[in-house]
Amino acid sequence: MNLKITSDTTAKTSGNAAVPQKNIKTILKQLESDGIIGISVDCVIFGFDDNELKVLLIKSDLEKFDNKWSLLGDLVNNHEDLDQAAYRILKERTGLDDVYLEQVKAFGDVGRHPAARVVTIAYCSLINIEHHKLKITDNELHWHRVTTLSDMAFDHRQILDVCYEWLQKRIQEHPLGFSLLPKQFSLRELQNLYEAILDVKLDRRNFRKKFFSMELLEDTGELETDVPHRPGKLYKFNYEKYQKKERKKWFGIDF
Amino acid sequence: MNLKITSDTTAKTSGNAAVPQKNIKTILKQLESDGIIGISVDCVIFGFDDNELKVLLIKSDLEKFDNKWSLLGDLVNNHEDLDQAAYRILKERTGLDDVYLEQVKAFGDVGRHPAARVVTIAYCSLINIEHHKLKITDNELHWHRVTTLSDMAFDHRQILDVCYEWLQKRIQEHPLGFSLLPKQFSLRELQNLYEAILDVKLDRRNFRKKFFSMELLEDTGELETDVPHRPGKLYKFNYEKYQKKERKKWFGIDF
DNA sequence: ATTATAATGTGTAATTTGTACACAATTAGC
DNA sequence: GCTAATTGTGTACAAATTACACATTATAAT
Repeated sequence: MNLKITSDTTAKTSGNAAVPQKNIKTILKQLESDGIIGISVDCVIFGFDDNELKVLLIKSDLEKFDNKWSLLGDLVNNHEDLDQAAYRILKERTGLDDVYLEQVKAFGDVGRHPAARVVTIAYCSLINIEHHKLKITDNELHWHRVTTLSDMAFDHRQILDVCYEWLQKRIQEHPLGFSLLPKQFSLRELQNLYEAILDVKLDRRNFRKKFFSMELLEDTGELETDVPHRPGKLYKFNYEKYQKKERKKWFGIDF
Repeated sequence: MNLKITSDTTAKTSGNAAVPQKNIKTILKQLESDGIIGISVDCVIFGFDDNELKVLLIKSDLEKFDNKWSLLGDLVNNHEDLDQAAYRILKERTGLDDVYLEQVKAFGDVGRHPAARVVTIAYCSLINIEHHKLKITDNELHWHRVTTLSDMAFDHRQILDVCYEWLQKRIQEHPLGFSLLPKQFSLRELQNLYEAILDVKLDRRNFRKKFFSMELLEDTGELETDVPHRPGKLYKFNYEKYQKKERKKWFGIDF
């Protein structure tokens, strides 16, 4: 599920190929007049900063959605897998190629794109904002709070909502959250992350007890720096150990 | 999530339109030569019979996959939503239009279809085999055991695996399972269903206790018939009550 | 009618898991 | 050295899960 690929984006331009942004309208117009369904990928890129969940958005380039915010997406190249297309977009926009990325859902309602029939595959990506802070000097690319955000282009608000709910559920069952933090993190940071994403208040001692009992956090021996109080220990998540754990198929019926 | 729509399939034939089966190869050939990505929907239709999970398959009509089994699918019509396309296929093949249906995942690897580049959206459907037993006299349409099954066309084995795992997880968190049973069912039937799908053995008393404590099963006052032993009570699932329940966002971290 | 068979229906004790809660120890900043 | 702020830790209670056995009821065979 958790994909880590360095995508090769040297495919040729043909069909629904990746092309410079300014030609995309021409392609869509062509698709529409030919009665062809286009395929795109949209990336919901989450980051965590200032104890809040953020999403990376760009200003829409369609007149209809003037001044509205849009997810990062592009048409899928004829010679690349869907996952590769998502990686390509992510790399183009953030410069990162070693990130958590997972497909969430396809959105394909007839009227979702004003220019043509386009089915889009939504991907969810989690990145550490600190790591690429300098690279997003692009055109109108900005982080936005997930909770207070409206005026999105297309059906991107709906896509974002679905991905956010997906994340809330997923983070409790899989170790995704660490992708939003530095490699080394304090338990306080981890708890803040869970509290922000789930919008709940958790007991500090029980939270620690839970994570320690999983035995997947490694004490790095280092301490926080630059905090105006007693520094906490820094831990890192042990992915190898997690991978080796056998998955149980019985969780218990609960609905 | 749980969609129940009666699909309208009167759309015209244009572009990736729904067409008689024999023309599909022509369309694919055209797509390939034009460098266009096709979009299809594939339905993984599960049924439960003889205490085993079954899946509804058809013989592939491609030479390359001669004698291999294939999911039920079709190209997406230019004027229908993805969900509608899935419903259309389901209705065409089973005659049923009041069924559980949910999107699971898009599959779009470059080489997954031999004739052209085709991205497919996989849907999972759960139906009661008894209810439509007579309608599947179609060409080579048959139920297959999920566990002992190989030789599938395209990447359909992979799609089936993903959908089966999806089902195993989903059935523990959402009341899907009832769609595989008659409207009225005994607790034994329900437990058999869970045991078969999850491949686990469950304690009968604890299983009952769990379901009764949820207070979503209604005693119909009726009893099983045609069993060669003491008949069990028949229950039905109360969907209205379930819908009214508030969803909790905190389940507890566990991975 | 009697009996054998095969399942239903039920309760309790033991274990595990989750929750609520308070105080001493450590570091930075003044 | 004193204050402020946060870390680090344990225990008692509640809730949920698990393990487990026997009387009851209908059918089927005799």
